[in-house]
Amino acid sequence: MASIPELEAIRRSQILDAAINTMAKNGSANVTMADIAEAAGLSKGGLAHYFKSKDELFKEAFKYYYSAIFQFFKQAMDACDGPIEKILGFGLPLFNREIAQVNAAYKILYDLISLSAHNEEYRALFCEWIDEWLTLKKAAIDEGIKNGIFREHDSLSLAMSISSIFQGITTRWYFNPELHTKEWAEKAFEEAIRSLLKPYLI
Amino acid sequence: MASIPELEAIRRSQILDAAINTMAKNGSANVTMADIAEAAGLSKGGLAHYFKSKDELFKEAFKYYYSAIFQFFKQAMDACDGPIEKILGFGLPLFNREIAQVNAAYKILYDLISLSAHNEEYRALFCEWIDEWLTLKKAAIDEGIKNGIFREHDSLSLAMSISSIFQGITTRWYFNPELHTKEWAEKAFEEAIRSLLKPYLI
Amino acid sequence: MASIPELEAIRRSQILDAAINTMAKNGSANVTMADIAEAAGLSKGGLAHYFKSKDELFKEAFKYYYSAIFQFFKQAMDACDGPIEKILGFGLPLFNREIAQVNAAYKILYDLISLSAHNEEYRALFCEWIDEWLTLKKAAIDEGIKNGIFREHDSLSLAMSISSIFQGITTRWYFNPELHTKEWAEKAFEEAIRSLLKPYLI
Amino acid sequence: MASIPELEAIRRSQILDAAINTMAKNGSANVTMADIAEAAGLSKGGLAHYFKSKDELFKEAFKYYYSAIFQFFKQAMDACDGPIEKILGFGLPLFNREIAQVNAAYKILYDLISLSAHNEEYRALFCEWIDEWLTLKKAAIDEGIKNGIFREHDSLSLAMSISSIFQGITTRWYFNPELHTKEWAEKAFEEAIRSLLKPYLI
DNA sequence: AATGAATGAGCCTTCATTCAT
DNA sequence: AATGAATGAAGGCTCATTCAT
Repeated sequence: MASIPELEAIRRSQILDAAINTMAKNGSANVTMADIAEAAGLSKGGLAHYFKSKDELFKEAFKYYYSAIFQFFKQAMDACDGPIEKILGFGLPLFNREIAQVNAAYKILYDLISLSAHNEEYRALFCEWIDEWLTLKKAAIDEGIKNGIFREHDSLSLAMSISSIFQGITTRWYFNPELHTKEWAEKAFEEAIRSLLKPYLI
Repeated sequence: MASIPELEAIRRSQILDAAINTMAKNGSANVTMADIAEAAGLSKGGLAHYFKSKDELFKEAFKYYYSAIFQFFKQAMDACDGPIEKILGFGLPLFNREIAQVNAAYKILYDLISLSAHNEEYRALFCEWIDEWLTLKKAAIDEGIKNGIFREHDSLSLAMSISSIFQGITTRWYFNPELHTKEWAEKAFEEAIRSLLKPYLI
Repeated sequence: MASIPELEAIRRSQILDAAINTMAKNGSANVTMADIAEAAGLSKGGLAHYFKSKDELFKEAFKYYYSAIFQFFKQAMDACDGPIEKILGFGLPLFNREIAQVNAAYKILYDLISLSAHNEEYRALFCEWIDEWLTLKKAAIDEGIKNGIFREHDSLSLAMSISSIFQGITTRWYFNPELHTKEWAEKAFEEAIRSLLKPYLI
Repeated sequence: MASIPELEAIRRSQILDAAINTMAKNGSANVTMADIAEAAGLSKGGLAHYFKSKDELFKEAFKYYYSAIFQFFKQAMDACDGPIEKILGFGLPLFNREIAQVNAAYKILYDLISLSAHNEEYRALFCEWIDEWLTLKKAAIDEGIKNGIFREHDSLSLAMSISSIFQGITTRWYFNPELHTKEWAEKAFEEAIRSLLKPYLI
């Protein structure tokens, strides 16, 4: 049987899930505490027991969601062997997700970016997030350099370019799914990555 | 002396400037009509005289701002000779702008993206915007291919990768100016672009 | 050529017409000065030249409209010979008007009544109006009494009953034209009047 | 102790009472949500808790008030024996009410009529209301016809004439209480009704 | 732990009125 | 005479937050 603190943690997770779903559906700017409470099967007062303010709830929700996303990509990457495979393997799984899930992820991501511009805490959260992504990719690149597969290079800049391309292409896919299909996005991503990496091959 | 319609146009521009400034300062989600009215030196009622609703004003403001930005980049590009120069020349001038201006541009851009997720009109505006950027870059790439400087390639995908890298790097610069300085951003951009283009050289 | 004061009077009439039309269309509660100005082919400022305030304009419009209506009924009555004919002839012409015109008249009438409840000036206007109607009918009844066609009676009360029936029936016609057709209204009116008058016949 | 749903119903009634009182005092066109909230001893937000919009509140208030009025007249009618007595008994109790209450009733009635002209829902409400009145009176008349007290007649038309006279006379009383006293109104009503009915007596 | 009634601040919008031109 | 820009007050509605139960 779950202990009291565990029950509390479970309830908080349920609320965070509800918050994320509501944000993905309506956009964080259009989400009210009442919406989230309803989605979580709680009253507004009940919600207040777990999260003192909307701001706290939103921050937690972003962190919570980021964690899940990060795990998803990290596992995909870890399952690959070799630097190039890792870098491609980082992104490709995304294209096999339901478009609805990708939509949700991007809505939330861009909401967070938008909020970051005027809120130091959101900004710190976003920067931390970016750093973790870059660190992951940088490690793969450094491994490739160490193994002599890539030549010497500023691996952080390269990681950033790769991340940017990934984000750029998937953003277009997300915004224009009828124009930029999954197949197109997948191919564009792989070609760009290979182009970027090719000169580093001996 | 300015004619009546001209005066009206001037006043609208002043209001749009005020709107953009206020959005850049507070984030579009935190901008009220009263804020904009005050920034424009008008009463709320006076503002309503020019823009019937907040939605109309915001849409016009985004268009207005985009036009100015687009001209800035287009002129920088047009001033360059040769495909590679054009593509680099498109982005480099940004790094010589005041960081405050770059900040403003990115705040507004990401606000628009965030709004686009739940508003068809904003989405259309954003997609149109993206298309114009891509078209501009694609033309330079096609010119390079035609002149035999680049080999055959899907020029639209390449344009997108380049745009993405540009956006990704400048976003990092914008979010972490103390970490990612102007010099770093400039170098990272140029290297990534050259890497992407190099394999296409004979 | 019309003199200056005449021109002013013509302009005022045009505005009053515009006001009445707008009130009939939207209901006086939903009529703005801008609406009236537009209907009169004037700007808001132009309108202000002729009527200093909305209240003044409305009062004038009600009076103006009432005058026209009153003339319409009075002429119909005057064209009849004999007391019963006059009383029937007062109401019957209404049923031959366009339903749209009757609608307009009732909308304005009930707006005025509604306004009267909280505005002494409107109330006075309405009472004066009622008195004039009653006086007209009372005269016909008194004539009938004098001629020995009707027996002695409180002719004012009788006039009021007749007016009320007229208003009641036409109101139902106006509210439910599909249920209470013109033919029905006409017949109900005539029968009620004859019933009321019959006992007074020797 | 009242249960939760009961408490909610009580509160809603209190608010509807407050709304009716405020409408009777100021006229529905001049009633704000803040007025009603204050009259109900609530804040504006508290009021919104019970009625989502002004329109909903107004519609409920009209229905609520009508119900009470209808019960008042129906009970007076039911307490009488015989067709003529019922028809007279329907109206006469009104003249024993406080003039303030009659005023309130008429203000609200005419506000509703005025609103009906441009709002389908109010119109439906008003028509339904009228139908109920007519049905009540028609039943008494039909009873009289069946019992041979009145001769055959279109009982609905007759009910309408009677209703109209009642409304007409009380309206004059309401508008001009100093001119048309209670005694006058009472007498005028009774005489008109008897005149209308007399020809139907054998 | 949970409810939901209640608050109060804030926002968008409408509109009669004024006034410089 | 006429315009329409500008004002400022007022109203309806939303919503995060508080609190008694």
